[in-house]
Amino acid sequence: MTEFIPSQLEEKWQIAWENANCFRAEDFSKKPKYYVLEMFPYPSGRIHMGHVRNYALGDVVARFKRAKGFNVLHPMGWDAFGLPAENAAIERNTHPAKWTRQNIASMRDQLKSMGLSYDWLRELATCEPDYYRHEQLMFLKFLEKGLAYRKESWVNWDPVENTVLANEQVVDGCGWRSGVPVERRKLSQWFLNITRYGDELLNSIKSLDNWPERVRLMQHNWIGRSEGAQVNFKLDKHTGSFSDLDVFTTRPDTLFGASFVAISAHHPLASYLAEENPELAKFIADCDALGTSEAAIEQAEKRGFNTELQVHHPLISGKKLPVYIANFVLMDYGTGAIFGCPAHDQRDLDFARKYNLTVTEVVCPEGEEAETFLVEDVAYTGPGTIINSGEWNGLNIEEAKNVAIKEIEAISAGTKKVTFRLRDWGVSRQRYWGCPIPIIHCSDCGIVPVPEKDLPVVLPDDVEFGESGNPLDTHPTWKQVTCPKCGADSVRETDTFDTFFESSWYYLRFVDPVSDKAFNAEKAAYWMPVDQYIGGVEHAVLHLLYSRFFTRALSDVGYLDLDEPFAGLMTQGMVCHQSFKSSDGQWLFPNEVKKTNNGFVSVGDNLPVKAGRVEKMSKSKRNVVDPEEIIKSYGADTARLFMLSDSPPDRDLEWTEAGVEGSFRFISKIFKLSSETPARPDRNISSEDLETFSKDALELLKIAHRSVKIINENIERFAFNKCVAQLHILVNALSSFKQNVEDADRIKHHVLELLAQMLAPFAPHIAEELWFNLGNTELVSTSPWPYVFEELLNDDRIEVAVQVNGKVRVKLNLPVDLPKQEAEAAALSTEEVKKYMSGREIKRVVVVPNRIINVVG
RNA sequence: GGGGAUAUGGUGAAAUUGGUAAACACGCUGGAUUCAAAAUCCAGUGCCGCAAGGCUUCUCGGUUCAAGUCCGAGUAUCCCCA
Repeated sequence: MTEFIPSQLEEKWQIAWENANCFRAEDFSKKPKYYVLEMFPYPSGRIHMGHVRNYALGDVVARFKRAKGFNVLHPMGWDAFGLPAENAAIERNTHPAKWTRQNIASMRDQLKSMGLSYDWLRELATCEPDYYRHEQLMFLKFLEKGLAYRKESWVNWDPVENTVLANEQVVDGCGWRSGVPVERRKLSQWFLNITRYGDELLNSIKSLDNWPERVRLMQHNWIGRSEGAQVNFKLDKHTGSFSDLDVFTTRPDTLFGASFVAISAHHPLASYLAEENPELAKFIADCDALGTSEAAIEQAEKRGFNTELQVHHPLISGKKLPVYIANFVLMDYGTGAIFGCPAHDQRDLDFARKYNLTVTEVVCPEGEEAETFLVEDVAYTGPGTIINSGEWNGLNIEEAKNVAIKEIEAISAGTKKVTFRLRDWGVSRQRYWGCPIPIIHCSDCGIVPVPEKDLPVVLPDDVEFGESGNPLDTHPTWKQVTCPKCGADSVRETDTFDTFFESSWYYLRFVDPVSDKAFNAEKAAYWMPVDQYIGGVEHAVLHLLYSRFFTRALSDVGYLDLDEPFAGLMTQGMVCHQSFKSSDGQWLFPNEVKKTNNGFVSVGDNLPVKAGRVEKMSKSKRNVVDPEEIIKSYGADTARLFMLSDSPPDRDLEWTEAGVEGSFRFISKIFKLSSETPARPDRNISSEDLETFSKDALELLKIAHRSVKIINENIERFAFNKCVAQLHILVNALSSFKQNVEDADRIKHHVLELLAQMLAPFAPHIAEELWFNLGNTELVSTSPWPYVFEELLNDDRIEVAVQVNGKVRVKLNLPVDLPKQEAEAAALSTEEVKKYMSGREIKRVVVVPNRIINVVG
């Protein structure tokens, strides 16, 4: 037997696949199509274990579906724009394009070493003009249709870096790099009108049957549709151009409990008042210091500024409410103004107590008396009966909401209104390494789209990454252009798109990656939707929602005809590892730690090491294992098999050295089998032969054919861990199969072929090796899924458990489908039943055919 | 604070509809092989108990001939939103 050197064996078969072009997806085919897609990676330079898991999962599906006769599209590409490239440019003085392309090259090599069945001819990188030119045109089409528009919006501003920060770059209210508090600033930015599809995106969540329930729920909550009313409050005196305030509420039923009105610090009225009032200006500046994230705003202390203005209550004549400017009212949600009903909203109650405002109870819970019910420190938000509200008294909340809306509509003081938590998608980023927004700003013509013939607007190569600002903005000539309309000197838009823009349509580009157009509509009609999409649950909301929106928007501007891009979704769990800390508090890599009888110690100096939690692999905690090293020493098959064994795909997986060794042992065992294969027999086994075989031979054949059925079913439902368990069972049966029966080699050859075919989606390299050594000239990767001998699936006898009063006492081997009376008789005649029933009377015997007999007494 | 998920041996986990709990694997123990080790092979391994036997799916209660699975209450951990 030759030595098992995984890297050599694997490379051999990777070359064979490449030469055979066997993973090419054909556009249009008589076979049914199947599109399986894994979320494409950001090219950071090295793959991590999360990638290995993601792509191992996808490859099982791709290879299995191919074997089942589908025309499979399984592509891979690069989500290549993004901030890390710019950080690298600053830190190492390399150009983002060069850095990104180098990273792609090395990651492509790493992925190829995994032996994944991609159609590499369809590879794409979103940073190439050939890709991003199409989304510039998409943007212009959106602009024509009013799906893209420009408005002022607040951003997180880092005053040291002189740059805009994304929410995730704001840590505890401070810039992640500078460490100084971020400020809110207003900038003119481009938005996509995703809220136009709010109802549609919400309603069709129902149709996504093959999505995980929790992802559907997260999308539902994120869209956050709420029904309520917009209520108009008249100011008691004209203030500038303001005579009234529009307020959004989901609780019009509590209108009689209103004790104040609060407006956002960014409400136009607030800005107007601040012009004359330095104290208020300072208050607004303090609010800005909070940043833009909802979480930060929620956690901050509730503060208000009394404007001294008052509004009239629309339903209670003569009643006036004070107007506050409050730091917890968001300008982006509803109308940027609320009315406060302290008795039935905790935030309003905290605010009212702080500023000594009245608290009027207007909803009385069941079991309380309207006269005596009082809210102390906890607002009452539950169901109940309306009180202290004039004619509404006695109604329940839902009735009161309807009555309230009717009443305010009748007196023209407001209307019913639906609001979404979902906001329009701000796509402008003040960065270099992204897709340029194809717009020109002309002082005469205003905003002018770049004419289609001038696309793409290409990023300039000669850029400086200085300390501050956007390199596109500071570039000496790039933004200087003439206006396409009037010919006057104008400037380009120097913002680029959010990188979610690229990932919102890449799955469409894969259907036709070299087209002059974004993609050919017929090819999209053929391949779309993606049948199975696989990726991390961290994209459950944004990426998936943006993609759903994009598919609709592109359909509306004529690119295709489709609503939902992803018919099936599988979200994988995280890859975890135990973390370690040295005695002086430094995180340690797993290979710097070894286990001894006295716990963990460091490798070099044997100092004790503190073992931490098992948690998601992350560079900061150093609890990472490099896939490349694992693949080098154990092979891709081992790494893939480990990822698929034990843990179900949607659950977190703990990477352990012992587990890897286990998978390696299994692969080595297959290698041993493949180097001792019996010669190809003259005649294949057919179902007519079965009668002639010995009991042992039939037993092995039964296990093998049942395995085909079990593995088939379990791949379909993503229970890959059970597939691996079944592979173990089959290999164990093969090892214990006695060679001394007649036709032993012929049977063994047959079973080994089945094994190779079943193994192929999980550990494709060793499966090819085995398949080849069995005398096949075609690849196992192109062989169809094996045919099952149905007659081997059923036994004629079966073990049935006999219970006495619910406790198993004996097991009987009975013929399958034995009539109930006979089964009962067999059970009652056993020694065990007699023993446990002695002195008792049989009250009842429950017989479940082929499963269980329960004697009750 | 709101919403959701999960809870089964020393460990990762199995258990299609309520019907033999713990498949498969890791680890551990013993044995074979070896000068020795690794690798490999064989046997054992839920817990208590010498045994007979009893107990066991986070806790408590319920429905049922029968509950890991269904219902009610609670606890813990994780995730999302806040």
